[in-house]
Amino acid sequence: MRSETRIRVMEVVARLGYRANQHARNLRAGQSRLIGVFYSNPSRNYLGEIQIGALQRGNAEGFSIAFEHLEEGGPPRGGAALAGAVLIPPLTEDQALMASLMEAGTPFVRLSHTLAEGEVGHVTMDDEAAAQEMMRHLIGLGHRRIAFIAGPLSHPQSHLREAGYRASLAAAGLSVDESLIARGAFDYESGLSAATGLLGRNPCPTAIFASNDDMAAAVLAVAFRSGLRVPQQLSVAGFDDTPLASVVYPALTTISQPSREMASVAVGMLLDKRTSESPEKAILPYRLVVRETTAAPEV
Amino acid sequence: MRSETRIRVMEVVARLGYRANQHARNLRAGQSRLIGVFYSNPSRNYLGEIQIGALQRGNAEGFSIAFEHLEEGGPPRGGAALAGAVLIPPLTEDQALMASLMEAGTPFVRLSHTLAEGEVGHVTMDDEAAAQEMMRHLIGLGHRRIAFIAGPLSHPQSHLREAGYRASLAAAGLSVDESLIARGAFDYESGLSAATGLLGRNPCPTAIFASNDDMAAAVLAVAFRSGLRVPQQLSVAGFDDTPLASVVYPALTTISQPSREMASVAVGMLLDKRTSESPEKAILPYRLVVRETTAAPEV
DNA sequence: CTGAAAGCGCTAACAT
DNA sequence: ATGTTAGCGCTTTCAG
Repeated sequence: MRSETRIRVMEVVARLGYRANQHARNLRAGQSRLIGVFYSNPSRNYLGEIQIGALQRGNAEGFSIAFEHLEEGGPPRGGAALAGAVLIPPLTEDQALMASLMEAGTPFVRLSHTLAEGEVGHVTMDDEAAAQEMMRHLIGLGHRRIAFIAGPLSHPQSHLREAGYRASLAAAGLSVDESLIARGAFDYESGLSAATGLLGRNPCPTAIFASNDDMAAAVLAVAFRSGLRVPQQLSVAGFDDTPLASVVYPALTTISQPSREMASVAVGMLLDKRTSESPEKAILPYRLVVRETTAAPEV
Repeated sequence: MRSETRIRVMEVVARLGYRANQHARNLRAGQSRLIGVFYSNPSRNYLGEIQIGALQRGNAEGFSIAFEHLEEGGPPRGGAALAGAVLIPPLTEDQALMASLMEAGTPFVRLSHTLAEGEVGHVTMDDEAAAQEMMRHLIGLGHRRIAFIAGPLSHPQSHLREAGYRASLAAAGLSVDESLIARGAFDYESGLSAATGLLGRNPCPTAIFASNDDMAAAVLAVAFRSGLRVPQQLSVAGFDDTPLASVVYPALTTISQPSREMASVAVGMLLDKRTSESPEKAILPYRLVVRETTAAPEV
């Protein structure tokens, strides 16, 4: 087409306000530019990070991101036709969901350390090693009675982090005191009751390692209320390094989980699907972030 | 169709794994089941609430929600065809965006107190009255030197909340001390420097009213670091009642902004568009939530 | 280089 | 009660 003609066309396009119909394009092309992110009940702060990461990568390549809250076991929404999907824990283990996605021919990526059938790939970090690194930090500081607040059984991460806790104790020649392990639900409220129980023990633990930041923030509140100074009388550690960790006072020592990058890599895998064939696996690095809530125990 | 036939058909559908093509449906129907929520740079915690509200209402009616991060002044993504859009502050004032939406024939609802041309409706709360209620609370407690951390000029809310602060002072017969007004950006970092400046004044204010929770959390941290006990030596008030407010220690006295409901009502307006004709306006109620950070000043 | 036509998969209207 | 057809707006292919 002559450039002169092209210009004339563009003029008319502008004058008439013509806009290509996306629906027709999608139908014709047999694909949309929409990626779904499915989640059920992760910590709010964690989800926020995931969203940012997914949005950044998706938008950069001209894709929109739809976030869908799914009840576990429930069917995915048929509402929109998706170019791909990202599964956030604990939905990463939802077999029915994955079966349904495969049947619809929707490629998906999971934020999980296991490999599932049919996935384009999965992205993860080494939760167990990270938990061990935190424990080394605590033990290195001189702590011996270290309590642990585990996450819900439904989240694969819960098991890995707890395994890291136990392994570290064993490696340091310390015995595991089951009464020092409480189970929470990755939210603030459950952290409150777990911490209350743990701090009521005698002798009291000198450190509490909560397996996510929300629960660690709750430990902080309970400690303050019982007049315990942090970190002098009680060390507190979290996990995830969500924005909450640095906003709380004292700022939390935690494990920086690259949630944002994980989401961004996951979306990237979906976009690059054309290239690759066999499922990919990405293991992203974590980082121990020492802030103000951990110190050597008194006495 | 006979029910017997219907059953036979369903069987075949199941056996062949037939699934209706959404693209074709959308094209045929001339509309999608996707609603866009546009935002630029609100507080993370506030955005989280908005997302929950939008998701709840949308998903309940079988609509998906796409969140789009837009640079201010930038064009909306052409990626997906939307059934409607919700504009989050400060994008509510973006004329170019609205023009572009109107041209594309996409109905939109704004989270703003002003009425804009072409919108289906807007939903809001009375920020100024809410700020006044918080001030009455503080003044009633006996505070006279009350500092204020305002928000960024780009957010309409900033002006309203500040106006409420000033009006309350005047109503109580107190003069406005401009050196007691700092400006932040609705985030934690800016709250840190604003608080540092304010607490360095002599005489020191007995209360600081931050115009959102993130900045109020920063005030808490600065107060702790300078050895000021909250609320005995310094009262702190926030605004929004995001999840952060109750997770921080001490828990924040704040204004409960019904962000979640605002988003849900906004999505509802879009869905009910068929019914209504002239732009609607919804004003949702706020609520003063007194928690642990405010008390009568010492002396 | 420009113009015409077929077809993506669905649904609503019409004919049997 | 069932079967057929036209057309949504785009893109790709083929013909002129």
